[in-house]
Amino acid sequence: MNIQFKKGVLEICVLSVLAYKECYGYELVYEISKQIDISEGTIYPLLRRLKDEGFVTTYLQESVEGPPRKYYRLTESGRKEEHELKEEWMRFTAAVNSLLVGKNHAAE
Amino acid sequence: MNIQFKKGVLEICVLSVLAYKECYGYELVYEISKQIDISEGTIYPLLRRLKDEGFVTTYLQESVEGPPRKYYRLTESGRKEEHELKEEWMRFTAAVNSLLVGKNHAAE
DNA sequence: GTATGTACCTTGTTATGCAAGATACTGTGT
DNA sequence: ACACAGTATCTTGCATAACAAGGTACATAC
Repeated sequence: MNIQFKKGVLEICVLSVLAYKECYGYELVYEISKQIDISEGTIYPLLRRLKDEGFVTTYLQESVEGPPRKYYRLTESGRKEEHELKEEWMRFTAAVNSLLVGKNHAAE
Repeated sequence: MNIQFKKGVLEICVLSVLAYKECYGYELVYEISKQIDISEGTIYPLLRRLKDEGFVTTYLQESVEGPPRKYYRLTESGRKEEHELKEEWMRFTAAVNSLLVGKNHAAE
């Protein structure tokens, strides 16, 4: 899988999954991995960034299966960001696709 | 426009435009800019990379409007790359979109 | 001769993802 | 008691690609 494609996109994926349900980091890796390869070395720094920017809050919860889990919950600002990023993603892919099919050329 | 989204994608855009017609660098900026913001500082290093990797060949042609133009032509390998990258892009966006609409969740 | 448009290129900065590793808790097998 | 696998967190150093800002040079118009 092309690593470059993921740049900036994993952030929307995380926000989008969190918009559906609160998750802990390890769980997010599992959820997103169903569709896109993602590693832990990516998700944890990304989650820290989202917290620093105020898009998520966290809380700890004990687990019977291992160490405590750090859950992530979207803030209002996070929901807004999720919505805006998604719209931007849609606009962007539409623009790219129109280039890829050569729509902008006259005799095509 | 989110710069990160473009990572790796501009390469397909360039290959895709070149698959339709041979262009010089400045012209590629103009063509792609119809859909996506792109600057010259991006296109020239990208074109050099494509040449180094054997995806394009170049030839000079004089212009009456300014300095000589360096045209880029896809090689066979370049056509193959264009096709494969495009397929990968389609698979990737489909995967992302399925995450964004929450298709992978049961009760949704 | 100065400005504008065309056309090429390079350097340094920035952002993000990843591999590889470290840490630590729980349960299972020997 | 000990090792191992699974769960769960985090950090460090590297690679990549886009961009801003600049430089060079040709042609034309004023």
